[in-house]
Amino acid sequence: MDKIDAKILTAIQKDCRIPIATLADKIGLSPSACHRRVKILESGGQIAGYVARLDPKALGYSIEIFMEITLTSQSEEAFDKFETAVKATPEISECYFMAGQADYLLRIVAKNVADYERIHRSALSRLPGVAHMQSNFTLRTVRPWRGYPVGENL
Amino acid sequence: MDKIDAKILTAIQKDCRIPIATLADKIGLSPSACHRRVKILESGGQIAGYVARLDPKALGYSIEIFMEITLTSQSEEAFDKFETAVKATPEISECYFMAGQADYLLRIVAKNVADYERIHRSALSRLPGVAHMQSNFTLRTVRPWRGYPVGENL
DNA sequence: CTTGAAAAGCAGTGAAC
DNA sequence: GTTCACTGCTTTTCAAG
Repeated sequence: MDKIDAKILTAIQKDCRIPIATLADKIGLSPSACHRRVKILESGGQIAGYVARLDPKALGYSIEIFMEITLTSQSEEAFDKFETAVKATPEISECYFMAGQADYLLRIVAKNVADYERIHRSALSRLPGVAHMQSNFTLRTVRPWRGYPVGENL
Repeated sequence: MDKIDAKILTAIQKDCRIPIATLADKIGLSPSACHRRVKILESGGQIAGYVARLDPKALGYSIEIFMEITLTSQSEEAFDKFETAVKATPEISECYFMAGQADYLLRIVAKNVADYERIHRSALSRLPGVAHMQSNFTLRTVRPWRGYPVGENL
């Protein structure tokens, strides 16, 4: 990963609709050279895909919750069952297996309190093997996700 | 937000490079009608932009940390100073103001332990007004972020 | 006024120099 | 590595319901 690639990745993870020509002279490369590098980054897997970034507010998502979950058993079977259930639940936006007190960190987005209540009742409370759940509500987004800090740490 | 729009948003937040024609007959719409709806969603702000999704593993990001931070003072001035510092720190990928015990939840991605140590020393430990920091390391990603659950809750 | 079809413009892609 | 030509998508316009 050199400096040029970092610049390309930084630019297209902000906006992938930027024409190659514009991107190229922003970086100081010829369009064809820039195009080639992008292709290499795509085939190399650094670029996993191109997606639309939606605005949660405009879609009516006003609630965001980080939920810490501890299981009753720390056996592999318990983890597998829990994770299978998580993967089958589209309302769980993210899920991480954690080191430390809690076993899992879940991220839930909901339209409002009633919607969260629905998700909780129909999905979260049915997750298998849960000993303890702690919901942490976000009040405000100070900095939303805007991609990886590529190039900050070269 | 009707069902058709939900289908469009679900599709393009997975892949925005899908040709309009393909998307259209996937949904059962004429290409021009589909194109028109996408334009409305763009100008309405539901679609905030189009970005490349990068693969953290391929970029060498192996460490992900959720950090809970409590400030020494809960005054507006303390919050403002802290948030200004957060916004000036590119290594902080996300930041939320929280309800509950901790004041803020930060998300940090790092290449390795040494890189995290560098971030901690050069940026995190310099954040103003911090009383308590708790780092929660993720061991494994069970479900990565793949967009909002549009259409699951209509 | 809304919807579908066709044509034109433009950027991406690959080949040749 | 650069230029050029071609292909295919996007976008606009026009016509019909």
